[in-house]
Amino acid sequence: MTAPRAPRSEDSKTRNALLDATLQLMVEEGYAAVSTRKVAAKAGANPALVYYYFRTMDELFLAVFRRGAEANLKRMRGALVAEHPLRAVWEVSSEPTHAALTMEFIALANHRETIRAELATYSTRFRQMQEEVLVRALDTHGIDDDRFTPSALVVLIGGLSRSLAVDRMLGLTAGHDEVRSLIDECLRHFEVPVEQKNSTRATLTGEEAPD
Amino acid sequence: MTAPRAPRSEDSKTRNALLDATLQLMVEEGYAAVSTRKVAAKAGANPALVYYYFRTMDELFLAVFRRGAEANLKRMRGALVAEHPLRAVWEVSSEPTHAALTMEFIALANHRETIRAELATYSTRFRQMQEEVLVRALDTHGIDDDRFTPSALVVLIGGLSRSLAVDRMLGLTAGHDEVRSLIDECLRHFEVPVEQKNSTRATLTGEEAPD
DNA sequence: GTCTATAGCTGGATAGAC
DNA sequence: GTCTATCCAGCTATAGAC
Repeated sequence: MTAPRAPRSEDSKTRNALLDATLQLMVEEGYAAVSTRKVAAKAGANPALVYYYFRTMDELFLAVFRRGAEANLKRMRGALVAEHPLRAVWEVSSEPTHAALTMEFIALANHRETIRAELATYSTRFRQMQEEVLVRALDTHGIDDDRFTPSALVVLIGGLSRSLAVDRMLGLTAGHDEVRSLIDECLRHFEVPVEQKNSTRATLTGEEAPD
Repeated sequence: MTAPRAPRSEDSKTRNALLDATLQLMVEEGYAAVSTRKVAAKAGANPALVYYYFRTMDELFLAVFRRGAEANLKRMRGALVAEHPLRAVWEVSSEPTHAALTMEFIALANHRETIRAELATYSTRFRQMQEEVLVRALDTHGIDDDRFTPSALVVLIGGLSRSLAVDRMLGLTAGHDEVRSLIDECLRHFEVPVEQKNSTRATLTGEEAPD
């Protein structure tokens, strides 16, 4: 019930500059620092143009989010065919700007319903792709652990990459080396060619599953 | 370089009402919804009183944070002597309002240096206490896994509890049951009396460590 | 498409009476 | 300690000239 207006060209130079400026402001100073004037100033454009291209600030945020989301989904599609898919998934999730931006949008989502909804549908798609990668990777390597199911791993990967990013931002690094090498060890399991593995019932942690 | 002023009584009824109102606003609508007038209205107080008790909005946020932080540290101290310390640690970290509030302060910290610093020092203390609990728990149960060190576990626990809370807020639940039972399984290891365990070199996942 | 100008509001913060 | 009154900055959004 909101949009009786002619859509603006999506590949306008100004429009993109405004999106870039918004993105940069969000990462550097947080979403609360985003305002018509600041965005326009950073983009070298006139403040009124924000409302020409995006009807409201909410739509500006949504446009920034969608652009980033599409880029991430594209990267995730790349992970599907990468040499080491699981490592690729981890790296996409761990990208610093991705993590920082996700945090900002999560905070925004807490009190803007439109953004909450968009974030939820995007996350679902993002995770579905990850799950695809995982199902294939686990299958290829003959790993079948009732506890570390694909959907559980998706939650673990996303949660861990995000919290490592938050810690870094706060300047907390205790335990990070251990966690990183833990993850690295885990990922390395999937870089071993299948022929070299002998088990029919291996587990993610590299030990025989208990009965 | 900021505080030449007489401190206000810490157990004033009005002061506490203002803190409660701020807390509630943050949880319900996000930190951006916190303003002098809204806080005062919710607390049933005069807007000017906000500046009487707290010189700036930043100090108001800090006071809310410190009050919550102290409460959490106290709960964590309780975990130190609980029957099942590890489970207690997990439960303190998973408390819904704790997680929601932490998210808000993380977002705030992104662009307010005073809050970033406070959050960092609090987190350090909080994690140190968790690590104490873990060192003792792992020792008592004779668990010695090079990969799952206490400080790594602290990072894992905090990260996971936070991301589960975020997911819930977004309405994402896929994989949560699996993750929760994974954690539950892990915690149950620490509820087994030590005598019933046979290994001298057990691991967190319940299997023999690889060589 | 881009600009100026401005309406209309809400915000943080202070001065000073009571 | 509590209140009124107020200053001024910043914000979203729109109208309308170019």
